[in-house]
Amino acid sequence: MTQERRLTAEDWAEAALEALGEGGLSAIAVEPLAARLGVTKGSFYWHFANREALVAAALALWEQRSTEAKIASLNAEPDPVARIRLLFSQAIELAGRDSAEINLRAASDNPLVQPLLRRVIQRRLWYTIDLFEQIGFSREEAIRRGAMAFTAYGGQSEITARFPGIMPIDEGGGIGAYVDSVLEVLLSGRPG
Amino acid sequence: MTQERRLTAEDWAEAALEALGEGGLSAIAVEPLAARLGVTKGSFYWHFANREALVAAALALWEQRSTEAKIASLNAEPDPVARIRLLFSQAIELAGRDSAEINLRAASDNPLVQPLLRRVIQRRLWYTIDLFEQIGFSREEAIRRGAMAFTAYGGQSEITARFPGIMPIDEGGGIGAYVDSVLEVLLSGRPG
DNA sequence: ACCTGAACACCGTTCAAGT
DNA sequence: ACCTGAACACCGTTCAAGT
Repeated sequence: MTQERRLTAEDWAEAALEALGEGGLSAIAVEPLAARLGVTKGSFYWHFANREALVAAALALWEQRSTEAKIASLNAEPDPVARIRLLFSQAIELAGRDSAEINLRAASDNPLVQPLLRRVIQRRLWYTIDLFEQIGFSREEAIRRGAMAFTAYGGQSEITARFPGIMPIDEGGGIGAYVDSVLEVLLSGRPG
Repeated sequence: MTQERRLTAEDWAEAALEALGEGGLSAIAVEPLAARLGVTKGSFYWHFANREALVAAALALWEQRSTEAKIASLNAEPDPVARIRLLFSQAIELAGRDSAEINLRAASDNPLVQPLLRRVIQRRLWYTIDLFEQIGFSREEAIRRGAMAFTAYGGQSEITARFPGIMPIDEGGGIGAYVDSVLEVLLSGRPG
């Protein structure tokens, strides 16, 4: 009834990614996952060399999907200023939804998670810097403002996601108003 | 020779705090610590109910000492603007030295670490906001700028500490110049 | 008052044997 | 080609017994 078919490596990776979102990195555990998949833990080692390889597979799934999702949602907006605003808003809101990312950040000391986050951060940081350059700031100034914007909204979204209720920005007009006020500061002295 | 005397709960807590700084939260492990202290792991349970209680003791030690250290180093500076600058610089530099804090942030999904970090973040955030109010901004604006400053330097220090080499701010004048440029943006439109 | 030593549970890993 | 089942290592936890 439950399932007759044999499992594949992808089945395990998908289950691991789910577990990551639900219970964090430590929830990617061979024995519990085997129970959930209805097999014995011994069978896991047919598909993967060890737990580390399973974690790596789950991380690869997440990286691919989260990157695609973020690019797709931003490509629709051509105006750089509006894009920055969208980036801010989405980073803050999405951070609360993508529990896999929340859990990944919380487990950033893991030797597999570390390089993954490094790649993701690097990509996002330079994307932000590029936007500030497109707006008209010099490369030097774009690096400063972009770095500031990136750290500010990254920190904002991380704190909001991991420590809900700690940021006082909801008192006024909510996230939208906060994003606008931050942007106002970040764009002060804009050339052109 | 090595040691004749019996151990106390504080000995275990100190050893745990050390292990936290060296190997992260998971390095607070009963068996390895027992070996390091020259006793069997069974003896640990005379002093603590379980591993969780040991972790809690180590965290309490860290919270007390790190809070004291930060207050002491800032109390010397009376000028609010200079204090903000000092806060920035120290946050970025100290983050690279206090490996216990780095490891705590990396393990922020732990149910004991979470409330600790919440307290610490809350304290630091409102301290920053207060400084912006002292400078002359309205409470509302101080909350926005303070939140922005806090997330910006918090994110900066976290990324610098955990992903060295990723932030491009070293190309120009180094951290000092970056802090100054961020402050310039954050203080734009300052009243009075 | 503090420690030993043996026992058990849980999870990662191996591997011979099954279908 | 994929899975079982038993074994072992490692670490957390318990507890009776030692000093």
